[in-house]
Amino acid sequence: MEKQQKDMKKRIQETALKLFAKQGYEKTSLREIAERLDITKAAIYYHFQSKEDILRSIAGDIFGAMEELLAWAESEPATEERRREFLQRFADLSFARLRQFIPFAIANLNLLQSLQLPKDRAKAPSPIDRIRALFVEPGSGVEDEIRSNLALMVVFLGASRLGGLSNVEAPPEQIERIVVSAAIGLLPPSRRG
Amino acid sequence: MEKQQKDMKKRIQETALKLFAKQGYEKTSLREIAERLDITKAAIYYHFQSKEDILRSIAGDIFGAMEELLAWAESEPATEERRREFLQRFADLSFARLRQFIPFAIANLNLLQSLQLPKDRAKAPSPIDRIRALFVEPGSGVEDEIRSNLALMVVFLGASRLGGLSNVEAPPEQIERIVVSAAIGLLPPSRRG
Amino acid sequence: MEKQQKDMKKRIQETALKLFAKQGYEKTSLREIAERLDITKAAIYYHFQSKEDILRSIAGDIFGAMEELLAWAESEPATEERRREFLQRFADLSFARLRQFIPFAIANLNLLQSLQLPKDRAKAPSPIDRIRALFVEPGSGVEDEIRSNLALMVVFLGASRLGGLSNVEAPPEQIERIVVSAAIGLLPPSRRG
Amino acid sequence: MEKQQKDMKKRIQETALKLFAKQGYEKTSLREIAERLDITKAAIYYHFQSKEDILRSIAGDIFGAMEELLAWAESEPATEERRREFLQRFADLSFARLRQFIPFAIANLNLLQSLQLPKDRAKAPSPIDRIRALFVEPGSGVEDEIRSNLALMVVFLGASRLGGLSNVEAPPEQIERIVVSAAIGLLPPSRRG
DNA sequence: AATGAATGAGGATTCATTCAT
DNA sequence: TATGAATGAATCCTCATTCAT
Repeated sequence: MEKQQKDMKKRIQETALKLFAKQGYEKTSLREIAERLDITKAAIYYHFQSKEDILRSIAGDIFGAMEELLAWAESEPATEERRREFLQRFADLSFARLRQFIPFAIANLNLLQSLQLPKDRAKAPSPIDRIRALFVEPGSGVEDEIRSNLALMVVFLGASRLGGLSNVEAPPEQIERIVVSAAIGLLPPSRRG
Repeated sequence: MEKQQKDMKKRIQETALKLFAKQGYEKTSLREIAERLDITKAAIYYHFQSKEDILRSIAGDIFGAMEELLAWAESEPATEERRREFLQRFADLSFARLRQFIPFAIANLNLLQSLQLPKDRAKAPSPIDRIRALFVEPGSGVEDEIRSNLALMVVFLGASRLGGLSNVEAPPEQIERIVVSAAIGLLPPSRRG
Repeated sequence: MEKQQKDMKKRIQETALKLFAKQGYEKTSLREIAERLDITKAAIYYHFQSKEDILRSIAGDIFGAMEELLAWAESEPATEERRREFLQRFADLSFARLRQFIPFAIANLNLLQSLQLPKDRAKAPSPIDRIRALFVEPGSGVEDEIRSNLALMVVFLGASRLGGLSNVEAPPEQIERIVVSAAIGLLPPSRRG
Repeated sequence: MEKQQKDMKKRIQETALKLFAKQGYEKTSLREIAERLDITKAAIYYHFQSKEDILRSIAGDIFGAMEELLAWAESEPATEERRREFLQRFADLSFARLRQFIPFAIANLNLLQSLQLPKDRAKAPSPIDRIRALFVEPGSGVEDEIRSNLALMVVFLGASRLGGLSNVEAPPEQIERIVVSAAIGLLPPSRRG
């Protein structure tokens, strides 16, 4: 048998994410996922406790990667350099591993936020709050805050190919370069130099 | 009867949009809409032919406003000035009338694209293509295209308060000003002067 | 049309009770109920919110009758006479209206107890406690309590034809007479006369 | 392996009976039983052929004890004394070994009756019929029959703590004594003396 | 301008059971 | 003496939709 195919569990996650991203979480039925994998719905339930559990497991992986990135950033001194480096790494992560996940995340922000994460993360500050803390210093104004947010969203959007971006024909590396530089350009002026 | 309350039809649209935006199109059932309005599901079917028809009617209104804006832009000469003015008007429209609609639109891009629009609009170039045409001149490179797209998305996002923006406390006019200037800053460098 | 058949709602209740009694609540599926009535499962959901809701509505009717009986008993002075009269009325009720319900109730005591009753009854003493209060005076011993309980159960069982009783061939009135006299015989000796 | 813990088979039976009695046969899933024992569902299938088979094995034990009791009774001459002694032994059995089983049996009479018993018992007269024969002589009337039945049910109920009996606080021996004397009091009058 | 009653298709989920290892 | 992975059938329930009134 030699495990000729990846763990069923992994395959379910992948198929689910693909479908969730394409047509939305609600519109994707377990039947559909099962059919694609040529297994039964019940087989899915052997590996996951519920539909939401599939989602949770996917999100968990990604939040894990994000966690790493944040841990790194928070261990660095809060220089301008760090902000740029963070944007760059965030872009690397987004372009490399989150392509599929981001459109889904954007289309399902509420859903993701309502997801009960495994215990310990329950009361910690949300990733979004921690990211904000990286960019917004106490005392910096509304403008700084908004621009930082937009910078991050631009990276996110760039990676997801949303908006008109799905039609742009160019190698991902080039797109990433352009997007990152646009994002850096959005950072609060006073911070750029 | 004296029309003592707004047209039921309008009220259905409004309630539907509110719910679609908050919890998604799929997750919103006609029962829920009907209950909020204290009418029966069947009553909804008196006013609309289907659930999708409600959505179409909402999107139609908005696409109408967009159509106007595009018509204006396309009648102007293609100067740098036009681009900025367009961004500004686009922002005005977004902040004033699309607040509710945008998060919904972002979360349901596929759905909206699959929407059969009333006849004549079927084959015309999509709004997105027309907007692109406003910003991207033949011969301008990938960078121009991406930056223009990002600029528009930034306005969109700013209006929708997505990402961390929902926490920013500031009057909408201020937010709009900041967002527009950020968006203009994103426009291809060669175009700014 | 002339309403040639009883309210669908009533018919569902009746069919459900019949099946619940015969084969148990869990083992009775809505499909089965629907098939017997030649309607769809969804039609049941038009009339009831859930399977449990059907049960609740049935139990509600019966608890209502019981409530009346208890209200009467509690308004009478606590004489020996009242106890006998209560047993008799309880038997009348049981034999006349609860035949179907009792076997079901016995087989599903836990279920019925777990049933959330409509608000106001939530914290009031349970019917069982109130019945006990009718029979057991403070200070009366364990024996009195047990015998009273048994007396009531005997009426209950008699009405339900449980045990070997289903094979007895005799008119219900005769059975009731015998059962009631047996029940009265069970009452604590000191109380009998 | 040294049998360091009771036979798994026994443990499954015990756990199953406990759950069957508490929540009903249908509502108890093999998963639940397995989880309690910290084994897999499949392990249960190693010991039993089916869910029903577990039940059969439990009931078999109990029917075995009942069989013994009946065999004894049928070998005695049909005196009044025998009836009382039978009631007493029946009570001993019920209080000592059937506590758990009785509520379950009452809640699942139909189920138990439908149980295919191992071969030879298939066509023999049912225990219930044999008990009846102990109490009801040919020619005795309806009243005798009903009273005998009620007497047996009272013992049964007493042992099961059904009805309001679960609240009575007294040592089991005392309860048994009271119940048995109540049951004897129920026997047909002509038989008592 | 609306309702009451119903339907058919499909949703997520659970279950008893099987079988190769 | 068990387990891991899976299945098929059934469960309760919800939905968009219809139609006679």
